Amino acid sequence: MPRVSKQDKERNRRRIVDSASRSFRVKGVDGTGLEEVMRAAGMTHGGFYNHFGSKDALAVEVYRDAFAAPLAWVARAVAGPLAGSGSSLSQVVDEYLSPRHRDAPDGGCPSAALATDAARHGGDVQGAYRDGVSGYLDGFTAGLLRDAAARGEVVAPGAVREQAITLLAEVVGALTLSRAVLRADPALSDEILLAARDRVHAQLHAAGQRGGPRDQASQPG
Amino acid sequence: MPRVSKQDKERNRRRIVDSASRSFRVKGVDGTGLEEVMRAAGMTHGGFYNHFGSKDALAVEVYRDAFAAPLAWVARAVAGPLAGSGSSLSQVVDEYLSPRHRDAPDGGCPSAALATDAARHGGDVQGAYRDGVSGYLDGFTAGLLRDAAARGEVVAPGAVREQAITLLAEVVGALTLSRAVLRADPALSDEILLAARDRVHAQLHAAGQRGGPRDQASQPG
DNA sequence: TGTACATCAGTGAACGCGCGTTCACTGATGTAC
DNA sequence: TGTACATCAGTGAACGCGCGTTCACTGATGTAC
Repeated sequence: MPRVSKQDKERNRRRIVDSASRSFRVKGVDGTGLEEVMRAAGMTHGGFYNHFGSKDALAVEVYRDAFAAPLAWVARAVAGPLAGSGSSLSQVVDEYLSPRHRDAPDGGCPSAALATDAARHGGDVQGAYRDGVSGYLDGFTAGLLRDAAARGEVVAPGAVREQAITLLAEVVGALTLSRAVLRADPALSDEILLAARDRVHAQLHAAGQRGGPRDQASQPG
Repeated sequence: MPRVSKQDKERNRRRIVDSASRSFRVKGVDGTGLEEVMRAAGMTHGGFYNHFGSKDALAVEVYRDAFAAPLAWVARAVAGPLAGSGSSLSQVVDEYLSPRHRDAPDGGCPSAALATDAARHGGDVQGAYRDGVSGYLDGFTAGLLRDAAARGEVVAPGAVREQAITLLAEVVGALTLSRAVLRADPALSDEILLAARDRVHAQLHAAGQRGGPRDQASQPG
C-alpha cells in the first residue's frame, strides 16, 4: 500500500521507539524533541503521527519497552544456576552499580533514568513505570527467596518483600546519585557506587536476617 | 534609584528563588517557564534579568538554596539530644520517608527531586547539587558516629562513611520510587515508604556492624 | 496470471504556541549639591 | 535642610527559535478483478 512494506513500517516503528528510548533516558522526555527522535530513526519528523497518536503515547510505549530487557535479565539471573557468591542477585547488583551502567544511561535501567519523569507524568506513563517497578520487586523477591532456601533458612515472605523493596531503593538511589554528581565530582560518583555495592552485597549474604519485624539487631556478615 | 527600594529588590529576588525552587522540584527545570516563575513571584517576566543573567544562573542559586534548609535540619538533629530510639537519625529518616514529604515535593529535599536534572545539567548546577549531597553525607556520618559512640562501639571511619552513603541512597531511592508510582498505585507507594523506613531503622540500630572493610568476598575486580 | 488502482507510510512545509532573552520605556528611589 | 536629577527595578511588547501537531502531496505496495 504505502511506499514502504508492512515489514518496513514495523521496523521503522521499532526504530522510533529505540531512538526515543535512548533520548528520553539521557535528556528526559521534556528535553527531547520529536524531530531529533525521528531524525535519529532515519525519517523526517512529519511521519511520526503515522505511528503514534502523540508524544505521550510514544512515552508509554518507551516506558514499557525499556523495562522489558532488564526485567528479563533479572528473571534469567534468578532462574539460572546459583552463583558462587551465594546469591542469585550478586551479579545483577554488580552490573547495576557498575561504572559502565552509570556511564551508559541511554541503554540502562529505566527505573533510575525515568523515575523523576514518571512522577511528573500522567496516568498511562506512570502505569507503565509502576509495572516495571513491580516486575523488579517480583524478580528480587524470587531471588531473595531462592537464596534463603539455598542457605536452608526459613523466612517470612513479608520480610523478603520488604528486603526486595529496600534493595531496589538502594540500587536505584545509588545509581541516581552517582549519575547526578558524575561530572562535578567523579571520585564521589565512584565512591557512591562502591559503597553501595559493598553494603548491598553484605546484605545479600545475610538475606532475611534484617528485614523481619525489627526485633533483632543483626549480626555482622 | 529604581521604582523599588533596595530592600524591595532583595525581597523580590528572594521571591523569584522561592517560586523557582518550588516549580523546579515539582515540574523539573525544563518543565518550568520563567514567565510562570515570575508571575508566581508577583512580577512580570521581563524583570527577571534584573536579578539573574540566565535561567541557568537561577538554577544554580535554586540548587544551593534548596539544600540549605534540609542540611541545617540534619545538622540540628545530629547535634541535638539523642532520641530515645538510640539514633540521632531516626527522626530524620522518619520525616524523610513520610507520606507528607512524599506528597510535598515542592518543599522537600532536593536530593531526590533534582537528582535527574542535576545529571543532565552542566557544571555549576551539578556542582551545587554535589555540595548538597556532600553535606548530607557529612551530616549522616556525624550522626552515625555519634550513635556508635553512644553505644560504646568502636567503628572504622571508612565503614561509617560507607554506611552514610548507603543510607542516603536508600532514602533517596525510596522517596523517588514512591513518588514515581504514587498516582498509578498509591498502595505500592505507601508500601515502599514503609518498607524502607522499617529496614533503615533496623540498620540504624546496628550501625557500623555491616559496613566494615570488605573482608568478605564482596568485590569483583 | 497480468494489470489497474486504492491505500497509506513517508515527505516537507506550515501552524500556533510558549520558550528564553532583549529592549525601549517608566518613574520612584537614593544621592549630590 | 530642600531640591534637582541620575539611576535602575519593573513593565510590557517584541525577538527568533524549537516545540508538538497538522496537512497536502507523493508514489510504491498490496489487492481486486
